[in-house]
Amino acid sequence: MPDASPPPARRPRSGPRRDEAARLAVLHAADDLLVELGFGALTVEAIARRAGVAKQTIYRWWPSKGEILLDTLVEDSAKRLPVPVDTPTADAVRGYLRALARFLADDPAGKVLLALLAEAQHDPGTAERLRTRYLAPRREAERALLARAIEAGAFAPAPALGPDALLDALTGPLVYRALTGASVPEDVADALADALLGPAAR
Amino acid sequence: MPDASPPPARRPRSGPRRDEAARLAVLHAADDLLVELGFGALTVEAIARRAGVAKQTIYRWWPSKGEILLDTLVEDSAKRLPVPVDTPTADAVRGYLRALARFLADDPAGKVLLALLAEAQHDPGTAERLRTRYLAPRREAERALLARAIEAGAFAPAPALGPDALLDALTGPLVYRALTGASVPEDVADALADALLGPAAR
Amino acid sequence: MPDASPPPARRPRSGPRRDEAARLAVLHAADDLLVELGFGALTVEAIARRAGVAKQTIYRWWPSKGEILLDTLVEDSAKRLPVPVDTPTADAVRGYLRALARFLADDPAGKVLLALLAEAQHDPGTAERLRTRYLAPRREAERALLARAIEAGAFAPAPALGPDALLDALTGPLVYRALTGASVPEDVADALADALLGPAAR
Amino acid sequence: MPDASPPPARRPRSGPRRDEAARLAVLHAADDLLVELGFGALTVEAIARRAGVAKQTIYRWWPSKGEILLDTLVEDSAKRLPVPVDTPTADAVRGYLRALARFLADDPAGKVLLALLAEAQHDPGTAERLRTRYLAPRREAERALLARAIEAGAFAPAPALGPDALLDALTGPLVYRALTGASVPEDVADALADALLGPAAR
DNA sequence: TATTAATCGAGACGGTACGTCATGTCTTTTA
DNA sequence: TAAAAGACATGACGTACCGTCTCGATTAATA
Repeated sequence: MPDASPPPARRPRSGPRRDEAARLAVLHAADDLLVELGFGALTVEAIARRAGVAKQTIYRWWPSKGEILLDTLVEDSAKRLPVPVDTPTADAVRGYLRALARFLADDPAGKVLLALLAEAQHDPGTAERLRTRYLAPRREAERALLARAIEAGAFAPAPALGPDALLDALTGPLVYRALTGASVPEDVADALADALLGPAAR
Repeated sequence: MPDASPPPARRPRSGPRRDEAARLAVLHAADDLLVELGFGALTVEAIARRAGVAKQTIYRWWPSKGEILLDTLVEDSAKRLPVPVDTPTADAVRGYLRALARFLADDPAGKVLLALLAEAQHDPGTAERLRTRYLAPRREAERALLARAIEAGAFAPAPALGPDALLDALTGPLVYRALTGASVPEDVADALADALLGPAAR
Repeated sequence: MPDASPPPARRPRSGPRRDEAARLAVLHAADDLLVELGFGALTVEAIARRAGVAKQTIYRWWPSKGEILLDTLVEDSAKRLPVPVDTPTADAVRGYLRALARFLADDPAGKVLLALLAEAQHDPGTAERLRTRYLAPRREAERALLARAIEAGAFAPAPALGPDALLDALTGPLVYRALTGASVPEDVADALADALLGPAAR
Repeated sequence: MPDASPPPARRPRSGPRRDEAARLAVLHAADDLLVELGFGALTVEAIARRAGVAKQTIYRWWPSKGEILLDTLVEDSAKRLPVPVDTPTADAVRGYLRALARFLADDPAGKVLLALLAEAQHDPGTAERLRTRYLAPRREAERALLARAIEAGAFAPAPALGPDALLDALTGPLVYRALTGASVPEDVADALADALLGPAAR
């Protein structure tokens, strides 16, 4: 009667845990390389070199370099481009759109978003993860913001567009301009709000 | 008796001219590979293999694989997504936007456009050439169409948006939806036109 | 009590060491290709293919394909064409010359020597390394053999030729015959010894 | 009834004959490239470029670049290293050996001979043609010279070596020294003659 | 306090694609 | 019809990354 004794399935863990310093070094190295040298220079080897980290350490924790960028994007845009869910006013909505314009035009993390949108065209895995971890949650928050602002009477939105299409109509042009290398001034954000959400009832 | 002066003694070239069959084989091979296997499989070696052409022949005529895609995009969208410059009516504008939605959703050349927009984020050269050879001329035609339609009283456009911003507001959301993997139904095109150009004054 | 001092704390390397199996596979593949298909088929790609090895592995360890051949030559001729330094007799010298004739005529490694002599005419680097790693050490051993044989009275060598010129006179004709596609019978080796070292005073 | 008139069967030639200027340009370009840049730079493309000649012109007249070198070697060494067949004296023989040493050490055509010997190791066709067009005829003349010199009592050659082996013994060491990058002083030629043809009976 | 197991830097490995070069054949135009 | 020009299919060059792997050394929790 072997193995009857209790020492059960799990033996939780021993050994060192994940090295936070290495994690940050990789994230920063990826960010820096993207901004300094462009996406072409963003190879796993280059990140490992720059971060002073072994390649294996990267492959152990990230399934692809897209996922590294996604980590930086999620962390950075939570900090620097929050959706103002708690203040569903017209000003908050307009302010968010302006912040998005600035994010795309100036913030390094904006470049990361563009790079990930690009990479998503080439790799379905990246597309899926970008949607799941970034686009969908953010869209959810944006939708909530807008719904509560409309409910509060801040806007009289155009009737023809549903909530999602409306948000695409507000944010899509900003992203499109950034993707095509055009400038993304804050006025454009304002003008879009005026045209689509009703004349500045602020 | 025109051209009486003697032909000016030029001796331009001898030797064989560019092989049109090879050019087309490359273009089609690139297109097919992109649609069938995705951008990841779109290597110069694979194009050459599929086209039955030597790599050197590709490098002789195209500076990068982006330029190959650009050639197919320019040729295909001249055929399948013409800007109706000669009929500046409300219907023509709405029809063009619907055609753009279909182009992005269904046409293989739509995939090429998305791939090039993506590649442009990674490579400044591709960005520049995409702008020069595709985006700028098309935008020029679109601008002309819209101007003449407004002049003819077909629309009463929103005041806050200039011509370029207006076109970004009309086409940007469609492209953005395609880039994020969302569907691009023709209704969205209609709704955008309604919202931004004034309620269907047709 | 030697080595009382503590081992000097060196930490040479971690990670995987050089793969001996890969090294031998490359050496044998090069050898085989040269013998079976001739020098023209001896490309780095073909060696890699035949050895089941990545090209990069070859470039990691050998600066050129000449160096690969040199490795096989050094190892093979240490085994199959040793200089009999320990028995400085007339018989040993004559036997060595006969062995050289056989080596050039029949041994695959003889073909390697001829190929390297040829390659050395085309590439100064190969010339230098062939001299340093093969010709010079071998010549040194030959010189020692001959000197001790003469000292022991085994020969009364021709006066006009110094040691090096004498060895060139003995071995040069054999190599030259091999290079020009002539046969290299052992008699020629004997006849050279007779003519240059004095009539078989053994 | 056509062609009844005398102009008989053969139609000798029409169109331009072989362009002698192009032939010489190719020969000189090959020679120059070999001396200036080494064998590695001696490609058909480079020869054509340097000679200002189309590649096809080279392929039309020479089966390989070895044949080009062979043409220059045959022409140059007929001029600069003639076998003194008409004066079968000891001095003539010794002079010829000294001239061979100088040819190998200093003459550009000597480099061509070494390059061809090398190329012959890699390519059987070159080997065959080198033998047929250069080595064999020259050896024939050398043999005749030596035979007549011996007949005239100029030498009492070593008995063990037949005529061919004797010539290999005289010339082989000189070529071998040149191939291994050693110097080829004229003394060596003299010493070989002394050792193999009997003590300077001049 | 030893054992044990996971992490880490390093880097070798089999691959694939890169962009360049030379090969030898061919086609077009000029002389 | 020879020659210059040069496009073409082929295939090797040497380099860069890919993602996997193995090596020792290090570092925690477990026993």
